[in-house]
Amino acid sequence: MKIPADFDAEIWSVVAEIPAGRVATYGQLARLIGMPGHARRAGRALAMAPEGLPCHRVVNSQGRTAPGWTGQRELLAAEGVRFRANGCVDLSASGWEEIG
DNA sequence: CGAGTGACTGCCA
DNA sequence: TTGGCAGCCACTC
Repeated sequence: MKIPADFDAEIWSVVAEIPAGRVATYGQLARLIGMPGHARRAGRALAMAPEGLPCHRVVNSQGRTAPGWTGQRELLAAEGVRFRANGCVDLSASGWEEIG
Protein backbone atom coordinates (compact mmCIF):
# COMPACT_ATOMS: atom_id res chain seq x y z
CA MET A 1 0.00 0.00 0.00
CA LYS A 2 2.07 2.94 -1.28
CA ILE A 3 -0.87 5.26 -0.85
CA PRO A 4 -1.52 6.10 2.84
CA ALA A 5 -5.02 6.02 4.25
CA ASP A 6 -4.73 9.79 4.58
CA PHE A 7 -4.83 9.99 0.80
CA ASP A 8 -8.55 9.34 0.73
CA ALA A 9 -9.06 11.64 3.73
CA GLU A 10 -7.10 14.41 1.98
CA ILE A 11 -9.11 13.96 -1.21
CA TRP A 12 -12.36 14.13 0.72
CA SER A 13 -11.09 17.24 2.55
CA VAL A 14 -10.30 18.99 -0.74
CA VAL A 15 -13.60 17.88 -2.28
CA ALA A 16 -15.39 19.39 0.72
CA GLU A 17 -13.67 22.70 -0.13
CA ILE A 18 -15.21 22.79 -3.59
CA PRO A 19 -17.80 25.62 -3.65
CA ALA A 20 -21.26 25.06 -5.05
CA GLY A 21 -21.60 25.73 -8.75
CA ARG A 22 -17.97 24.70 -9.34
CA VAL A 23 -16.34 21.41 -10.26
CA ALA A 24 -12.83 20.00 -9.85
CA THR A 25 -10.95 17.28 -11.70
CA TYR A 26 -9.42 14.13 -10.20
CA GLY A 27 -5.97 15.34 -11.17
CA GLN A 28 -6.62 18.67 -9.52
CA LEU A 29 -7.58 17.02 -6.24
CA ALA A 30 -4.53 14.77 -6.33
CA ARG A 31 -2.32 17.75 -7.11
CA LEU A 32 -3.79 19.91 -4.33
CA ILE A 33 -2.91 17.29 -1.73
CA GLY A 34 0.61 17.07 -3.13
CA MET A 35 0.27 13.83 -5.09
CA PRO A 36 0.09 14.71 -8.80
CA GLY A 37 -0.21 11.81 -11.18
CA HIS A 38 -2.41 9.90 -8.76
CA ALA A 39 -5.64 11.07 -10.33
CA ARG A 40 -6.80 7.45 -10.58
CA ARG A 41 -6.27 7.00 -6.85
CA ALA A 42 -8.33 10.18 -6.33
CA GLY A 43 -11.11 8.64 -8.38
CA ARG A 44 -10.96 5.51 -6.28
CA ALA A 45 -11.07 7.63 -3.13
CA LEU A 46 -14.29 9.21 -4.37
CA ALA A 47 -15.66 5.79 -5.25
CA MET A 48 -15.52 4.96 -1.54
CA ALA A 49 -16.36 8.49 -0.38
CA PRO A 50 -19.10 9.00 2.25
CA GLU A 51 -22.55 10.32 1.32
CA GLY A 52 -21.95 13.65 3.10
CA LEU A 53 -19.25 14.41 0.55
CA PRO A 54 -20.06 16.53 -2.55
CA CYS A 55 -18.31 13.98 -4.73
CA HIS A 56 -20.71 14.98 -7.50
CA ARG A 57 -18.58 18.13 -7.90
CA VAL A 58 -15.69 16.02 -9.13
CA VAL A 59 -15.28 15.03 -12.76
CA ASN A 60 -12.45 13.98 -15.05
CA SER A 61 -10.32 16.30 -17.20
CA GLN A 62 -12.80 15.92 -20.04
CA GLY A 63 -15.60 17.21 -17.84
CA ARG A 64 -17.22 13.79 -18.05
CA THR A 65 -19.21 12.51 -15.10
CA ALA A 66 -18.76 9.11 -13.46
CA PRO A 67 -19.93 6.12 -15.54
CA GLY A 68 -23.02 4.38 -14.22
CA TRP A 69 -23.92 7.52 -12.32
CA THR A 70 -26.40 9.73 -14.16
CA GLY A 71 -27.60 11.60 -11.05
CA GLN A 72 -24.26 13.40 -10.80
CA ARG A 73 -25.02 15.52 -13.87
CA GLU A 74 -28.40 16.46 -12.44
CA LEU A 75 -26.88 17.36 -9.07
CA LEU A 76 -24.33 19.63 -10.74
CA ALA A 77 -27.04 21.27 -12.81
CA ALA A 78 -28.95 21.93 -9.57
CA GLU A 79 -25.82 23.64 -8.18
CA GLY A 80 -25.74 25.98 -11.15
CA VAL A 81 -22.95 24.21 -13.05
CA ARG A 82 -23.08 24.76 -16.80
CA PHE A 83 -22.79 22.00 -19.35
CA ARG A 84 -21.57 21.81 -22.93
CA ALA A 85 -23.62 20.68 -25.90
CA ASN A 86 -22.19 17.15 -25.54
CA GLY A 87 -23.37 16.92 -21.93
CA CYS A 88 -19.89 17.41 -20.44
CA VAL A 89 -19.25 19.93 -17.65
CA ASP A 90 -17.93 23.25 -18.90
CA LEU A 91 -14.67 23.38 -16.93
CA SER A 92 -13.90 26.69 -18.60
CA ALA A 93 -16.94 28.26 -16.94
CA SER A 94 -17.62 26.10 -13.87
CA GLY A 95 -14.11 24.81 -13.26
CA TRP A 96 -12.85 25.21 -9.68
CA GLU A 97 -10.22 27.96 -9.12
CA GLU A 98 -10.59 28.77 -12.79
CA ILE A 99 -12.41 32.01 -12.04
CA GLY A 100 -11.41 33.48 -8.68
C1' DC B 1 5.71 -12.64 -9.81
C1' DG B 2 2.88 -11.79 -14.16
C1' DA B 3 -1.37 -10.12 -16.42
C1' DG B 4 -5.68 -7.48 -16.26
C1' DT B 5 -8.44 -3.49 -14.82
C1' DG B 6 -10.11 1.40 -13.77
C1' DA B 7 -15.13 7.49 -11.02
C1' DC B 8 -7.62 9.27 -15.08
C1' DT B 9 -4.41 12.39 -18.26
C1' DG B 10 -2.00 14.19 -22.16
C1' DC B 11 -0.80 14.16 -27.12
C1' DC B 12 -1.92 13.64 -32.03
C1' DA B 13 -5.08 13.56 -36.22
C1' DT C 1 -13.66 21.15 -31.17
C1' DT C 2 -13.96 16.30 -31.12
C1' DG C 3 -12.33 11.43 -31.19
C1' DG C 4 -8.63 7.78 -30.89
C1' DC C 5 -4.34 6.00 -28.68
C1' DA C 6 -0.71 5.23 -25.23
C1' DG C 7 1.07 5.91 -20.41
C1' DC C 8 0.55 5.92 -15.74
C1' DC C 9 -0.07 3.70 -10.76
C1' DA C 10 -2.09 0.87 -7.37
C1' DC C 11 -5.24 -2.98 -6.63
C1' DT C 12 -6.91 -7.73 -7.76
C1' DC C 13 -6.73 -12.47 -9.76
